[in-house]
Amino acid sequence: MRLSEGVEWALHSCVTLAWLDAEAPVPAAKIAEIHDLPTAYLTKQLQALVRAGLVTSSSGRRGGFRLARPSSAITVLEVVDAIEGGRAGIFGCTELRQRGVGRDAPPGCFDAPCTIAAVMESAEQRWRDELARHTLASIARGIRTATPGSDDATRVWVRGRGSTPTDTAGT
Amino acid sequence: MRLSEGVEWALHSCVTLAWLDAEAPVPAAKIAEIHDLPTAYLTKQLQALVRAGLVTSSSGRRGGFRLARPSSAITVLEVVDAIEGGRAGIFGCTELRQRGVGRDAPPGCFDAPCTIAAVMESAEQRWRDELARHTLASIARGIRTATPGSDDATRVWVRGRGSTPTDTAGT
DNA sequence: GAACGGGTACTCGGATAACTATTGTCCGAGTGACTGTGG
DNA sequence: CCACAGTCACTCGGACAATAGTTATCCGAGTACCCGTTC
Repeated sequence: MRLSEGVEWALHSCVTLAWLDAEAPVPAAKIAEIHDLPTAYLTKQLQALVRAGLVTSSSGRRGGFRLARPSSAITVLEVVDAIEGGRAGIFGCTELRQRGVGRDAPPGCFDAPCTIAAVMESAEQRWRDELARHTLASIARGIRTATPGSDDATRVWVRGRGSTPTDTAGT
Repeated sequence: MRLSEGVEWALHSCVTLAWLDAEAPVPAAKIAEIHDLPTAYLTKQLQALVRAGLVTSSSGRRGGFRLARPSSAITVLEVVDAIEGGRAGIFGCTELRQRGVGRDAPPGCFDAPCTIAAVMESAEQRWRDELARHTLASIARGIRTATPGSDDATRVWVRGRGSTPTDTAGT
């Protein structure tokens, strides 16, 4: 019962994209370098985001990833679901009540959903509701409040280490 | 990101104990038979509940498991935490923000908790709050409402298949 | 008849394998940009 | 000077291992009960 580590990576990557993609698509290698992560595995997570329609990818020399929608229109829940594969639920009810002694019960007893499953479902819904209340934009705002200028720092850092041939050739 | 199947087993087992333990300790083999589960692995889950102090175990011929407290004083959250090992949280923040580009940030920038982690924490808290609102007693009540007489049926079924030597010898 | 001791069967408990899901890595297909040539 | 085709380097994407966590199983230690014996 632990959330995949890819969720954390994806969320940070999305925030980074929200700060950078106004300029140009950001390649996975660049995002990986920003967060000091293995490029290949991060690519895997980004692909999941593409499949979920949250980011778009472009190939070729100046290719990379960018958000498919404004950051204010992407919720944390969507990112979590994208990485986790949109699982049906945290708690998988196997209808245990209908096994063993439950087999002797008269028909119709199990029309109502399992009480235990209902409780777990309810709790999960609270969790999802809270995740849906936050968007990439609100998170980005929170980070800027906590550490002002972090977005500019990222942009400057990326441009400073930028590997655009025209820049290096312009000396 | 899926809850261990043992959680479902433990919750059903606890409800069963709530119905049966007024009479005598219930051996793991009996609980397993009630739910048609592998005895050995169910024992493992019950041991986790013992370690968490939710149920007590007694060895010997008439040994078994019983609830350590009234069913109204055991929350679903406690059972979940007992099985899941009382993990720190669903989302493990690895302080990704302090790696890569974050290394260039001035000190003191990271005094405030990570915004992303805070959101996940908040969502998890909602989840835990909801789980804490329900007790074994409330679940047992819900099951009785959905399928009246299920507790009696369980008791009768257990006694009917009871393997107490005195009963079988009394024919 | 009552008390006591030994044997027995039953219980939990922890140590030990099989399996699944997650994590990590690699190489190939595709694409857009740059360069050199011809008009 | 401009248009065009070829080449190249860089990108994503999916296929392929290593690892950790979960699931499943077994056998041993301990305990309370039952029975036979003795007082």
